[in-house]
Amino acid sequence: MKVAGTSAPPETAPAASRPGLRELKKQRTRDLLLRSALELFTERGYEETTVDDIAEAADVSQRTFFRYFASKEEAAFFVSRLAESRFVEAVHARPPGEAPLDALRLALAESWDTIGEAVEQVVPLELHMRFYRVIESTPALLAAHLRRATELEEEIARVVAGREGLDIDRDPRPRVVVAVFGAVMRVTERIWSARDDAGLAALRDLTATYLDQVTPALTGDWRGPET
Amino acid sequence: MKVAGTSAPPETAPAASRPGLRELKKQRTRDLLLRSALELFTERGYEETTVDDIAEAADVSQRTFFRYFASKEEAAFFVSRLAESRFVEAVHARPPGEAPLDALRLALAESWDTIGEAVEQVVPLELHMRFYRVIESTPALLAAHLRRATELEEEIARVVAGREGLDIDRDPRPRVVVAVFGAVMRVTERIWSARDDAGLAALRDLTATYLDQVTPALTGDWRGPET
DNA sequence: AGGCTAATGACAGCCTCTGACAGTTGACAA
DNA sequence: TTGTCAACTGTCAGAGGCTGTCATTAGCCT
Repeated sequence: MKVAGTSAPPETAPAASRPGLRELKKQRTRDLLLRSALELFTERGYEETTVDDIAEAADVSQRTFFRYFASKEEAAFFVSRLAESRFVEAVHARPPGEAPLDALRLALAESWDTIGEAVEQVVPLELHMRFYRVIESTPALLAAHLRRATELEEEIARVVAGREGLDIDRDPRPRVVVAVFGAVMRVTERIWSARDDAGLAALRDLTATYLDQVTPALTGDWRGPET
Repeated sequence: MKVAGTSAPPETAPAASRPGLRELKKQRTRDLLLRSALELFTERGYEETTVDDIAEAADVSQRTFFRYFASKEEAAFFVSRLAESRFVEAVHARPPGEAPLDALRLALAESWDTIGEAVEQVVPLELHMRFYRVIESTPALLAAHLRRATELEEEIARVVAGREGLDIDRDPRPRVVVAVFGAVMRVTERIWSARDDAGLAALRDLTATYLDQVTPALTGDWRGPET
């Protein structure tokens, strides 16, 4: 189970953060709790899984679970949180010349891979994607998901306002564009989760397609189908 | 405590649905629970109010509360539900020629009064508006609010799809427009709830203003401020 | 008036989450 | 190596949301 060096040379690690046995154990317990939780959630359902079940599957007490995660819900969204932060970084990295909606669309397009990597470091990507469908079909989880999405949008709206040199408290447009972007994302997730093919690639393609349709859907004429 | 006539002439009531003493009592208990709940929520906070508190304020047992409302949350949103159904009716009543976004905007504009009336029949409108601010500042309530908004959007999207003669499962545009509309509504609510003037009139004006800015915010140039 | 049924209250119990206390184990210095 | 300190953990007790059960009450109907 040991991973670090033979005896105990803490100065060999880079100046970054130097794991330490205790830290390693903690991280392993956390990841184990996370995996146990997501597996149970996807197999038997979120509501049907008690915290005691998760704790037992990870061989810790219920009390310990709550020391790692403030709530059952927080455990459920821990991985999503990782993914989202990657997207935020990508938005930050966009060149300032682009129109806001374009910047968001392109940031998303180029962060899919980074997101996949981040997820894989904690739980199998496939498990995460399967759990995403559980979110959509579980009212309590969907509610939490939407609230978290709103918070994320607020954060991104500030970034957009900064890019455009606008005061977010005086000009509503940054929030409006981001809200529109988020709305399309949610519609996409919903449709994706109802499909048979619920892989990452399918979600990526759907998202790209729908984002391209925002402007025409709002302004253009509605004559003629366009699956 | 008695309210009805002296002895018992049930045939005096209109043919509509003939209340009956039992029905009346039920409705009064429900309204009392609703008022007690909203008052406690606004005075001391949602999380700080227990179901026992509400039941006690309405002089019923906790068990009875749960027979009227499936959850504390359901009680919190009961009045909002009334308001929303009025809006849906207004959308239905819009002439078929209008562009979807216009239909939504106009339906909203003309349903404010009806909404006010519907609310007043259960609790004071002012109490409802005050509670709306509690929703925005209480994570658990905000989450529930957003989930409910999503369900409402799905319903409206079907209406829009019907108006335009589109298959909602083959054309994403109805959902997209409605999602955009809903997104703007939520941004408006949020900004409104953070203001000092949180009356109904202020919300109505803010909504009208923001909805007019959707299209320019997405397509137009972003040069020049426009509070 | 008397029977029928809906509505209520009074437990008992499950689940999420928290505080308190004590036991265990890694980290670090003597 | 050993002892001390701090972090991590388990156990216990309890609050609050929510549900099932059962006896009692109260409206309704003949």
